[in-house]
Amino acid sequence: MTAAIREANAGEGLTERQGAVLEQALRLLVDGGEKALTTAGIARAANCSKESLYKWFGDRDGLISAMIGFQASKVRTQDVAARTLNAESLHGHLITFAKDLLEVLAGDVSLALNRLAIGQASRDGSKLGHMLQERGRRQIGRRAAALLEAGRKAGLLSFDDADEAYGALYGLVVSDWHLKMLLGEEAGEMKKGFGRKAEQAVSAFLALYGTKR
Amino acid sequence: MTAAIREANAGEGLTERQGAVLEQALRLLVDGGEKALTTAGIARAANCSKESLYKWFGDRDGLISAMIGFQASKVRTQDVAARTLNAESLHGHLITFAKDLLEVLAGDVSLALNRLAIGQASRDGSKLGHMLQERGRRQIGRRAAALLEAGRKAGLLSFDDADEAYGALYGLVVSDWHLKMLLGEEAGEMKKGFGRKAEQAVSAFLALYGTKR
DNA sequence: TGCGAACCGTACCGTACGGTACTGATCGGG
DNA sequence: CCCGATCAGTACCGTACGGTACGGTTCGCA
Repeated sequence: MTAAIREANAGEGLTERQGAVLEQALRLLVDGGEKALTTAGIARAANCSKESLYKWFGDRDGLISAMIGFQASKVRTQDVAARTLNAESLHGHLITFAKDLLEVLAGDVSLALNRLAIGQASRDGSKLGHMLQERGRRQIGRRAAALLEAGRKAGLLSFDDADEAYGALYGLVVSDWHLKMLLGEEAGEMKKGFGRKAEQAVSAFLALYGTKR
Repeated sequence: MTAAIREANAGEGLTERQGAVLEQALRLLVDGGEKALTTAGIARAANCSKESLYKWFGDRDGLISAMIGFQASKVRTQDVAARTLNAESLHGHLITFAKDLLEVLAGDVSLALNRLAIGQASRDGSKLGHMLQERGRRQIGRRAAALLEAGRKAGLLSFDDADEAYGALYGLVVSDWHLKMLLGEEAGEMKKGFGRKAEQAVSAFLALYGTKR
């Protein structure tokens, strides 16, 4: 397999070596926060030279951008092709979506990258923030939009504004858990409640937007 | 007015001078983010010496903690004593609460302090995060809890778990707007939609937990 | 008027980081 | 067998920050 093909696999125009470096950088970020994300530290952890880092990614911001893009390229959300959608399967898909959403938001890397982007929101004109929104959030948002649209087409859901419905679903599922985790609340303790939380949220959502009586 | 009395007013054992310094520090943080929050910068902006900063607040972390406490002491949420609560006034109080919540979360200082605490969540064991939760969030949470409880007492609301109901209300009102603003989305543009957003959220909440048919 | 405490302004120190430059080693191609 | 490119490792530079020390000034108080 040539390097060119591997580059295509990474989806970001990255060498496998560069991908490995970004992997180490993400690990450093997860373990030690932004403070630990120094060029010297990355070079040491990845067994590469600082000069190579700057040649590959330009500067520190470029490296961070590459980290976000790299992580986003690894998370691929498969669209649920719901041909035969009944009330029960819709309920199940919503539950799955809710659990997945909570799992993603509670993930180490997701939390670390969100913390990093939020911390730099004032300095860089929210470039990282927009990138995180576009590459991460929008993916799962599209999956939800497709699911909701399928539910409406099947006559199981009723709403005028899909964004509004999605906002309600998101809010019911996530509430303030994401912020609490970003602020440092131990995520491990909370994960146990994800299942019940997801079911409650989906029940409430269906009570609001479901058509079955 | 003696210094002791002013200290009591600040609610944090702070001199008025120290309060003025914290005010300048908050302004620096809002304008320039964490990067701008340097001891030299604060001393320059507040016309005081670095030595005084360290004498008063110990070190940089102590100063940041004092900033959070100082800001929290300025935000006092008045409890709505709802003696005569009917469906209409409850609806109005909920709308007011929702708007207030969105306004608070979209405030410059709130966003800046949340960004700061989130950025330091990995380093300091989430000390700032807990402080922000305890001093900020819990205040408005208590106000909401009182309102919901009053609604239930009046037979206008029906729920078993008050926390669950509050979580639903919070999620419906805030959805992912808070995170988007933390990531740098321009808050000014979004504020125009707060009114409609609050009404939608309250309607949904009442559809879920209201008793009137 | 003289004393002491508080404090401003500034100079200073050690450290750590971002970024650059240099050296030597590895490796693929002619 | 040699040439050029790539890269690891390290040394280096400028800067900026946290924290400390010191001289000079103000102000309350005896």
